[in-house]
Amino acid sequence: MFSKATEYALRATIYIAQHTTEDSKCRIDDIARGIDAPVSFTAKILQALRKDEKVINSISGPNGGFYITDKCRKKPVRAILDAMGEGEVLEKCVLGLKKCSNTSPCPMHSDYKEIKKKLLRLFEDRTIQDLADDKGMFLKLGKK
Amino acid sequence: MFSKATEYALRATIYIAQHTTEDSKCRIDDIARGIDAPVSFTAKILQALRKDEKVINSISGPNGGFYITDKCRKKPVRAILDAMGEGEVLEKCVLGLKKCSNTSPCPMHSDYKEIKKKLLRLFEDRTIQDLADDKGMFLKLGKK
DNA sequence: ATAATTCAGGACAATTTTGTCCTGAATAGA
DNA sequence: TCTATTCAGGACAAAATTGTCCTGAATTAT
Repeated sequence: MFSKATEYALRATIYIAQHTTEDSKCRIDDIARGIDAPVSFTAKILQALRKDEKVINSISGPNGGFYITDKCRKKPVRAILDAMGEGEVLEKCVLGLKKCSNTSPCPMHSDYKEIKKKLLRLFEDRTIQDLADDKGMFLKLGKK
Repeated sequence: MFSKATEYALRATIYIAQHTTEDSKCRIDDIARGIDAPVSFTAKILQALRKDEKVINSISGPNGGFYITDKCRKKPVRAILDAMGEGEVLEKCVLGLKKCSNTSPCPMHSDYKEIKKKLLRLFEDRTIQDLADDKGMFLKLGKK
């Protein structure tokens, strides 16, 4: 569904929302270990999340690291996708047709439209904090 | 959602189902033009669809080309995904977690599960022929 | 001021995906 | 049989994605 980079971004954001406050931040290597992702690649992804769309924050130096503000916690999960440049995935045609639309539908359009609508709602209604709160019985972000 | 190769595969299969019978086949370059895909890359994809899982057929020589049998027309659209090695896409975790399951769910699992179920149904219930039959008002497979 | 810690950001490398090209095999018709 | 047509399949190339590494800047404490 999403690129690896975006999967890591989703996991990292959840991790950060679960493990930090504005006072107690966490370092890249903790995050990377916590989500089973390569450290340097994670660094690059966290930079993207920190940029304009600003999903997370960071500060350098001792006791520095990444954290997420209360304001950002309230953002929809979709903000992560947008920051990674994959927001469009939720809207494009299954067959990859540029001009597929209600007035010019591909053979899968009408059925797939309903699914996209649900997907969009999933990513737009739920906030980052919602995901962090949802600590099910097992909530291991790692592979194992 | 899917790779470009798989998008082309879906488009190509629909194209073939709409434009050929076992008597009148069509050539790679017609197919490629009809679905707005590069010719040589399309050739490679059509080979994959022709292989074991056999979604389509072909014969060489003059008046040769690609076609699809009645039997293959009845296969679910999912057969195309499987032939392209992307069947798994419909089942994996949004966060990319290997061990995400009902007993060990990620924070998106329960919501996303319902969407995957609908996606699966979409690709398993509808046949290739269904797609070929669905000639809406506008059914242009090309980009424009 | 200096040293230690931690992120920022760019250059680089590996891998995968996407795409091209060429030779050979199969088929049909003259 | 000979030629023209069309697919088969592998080698190769380009581009995108994924991943690594290094230098520098910011911050903290001494």
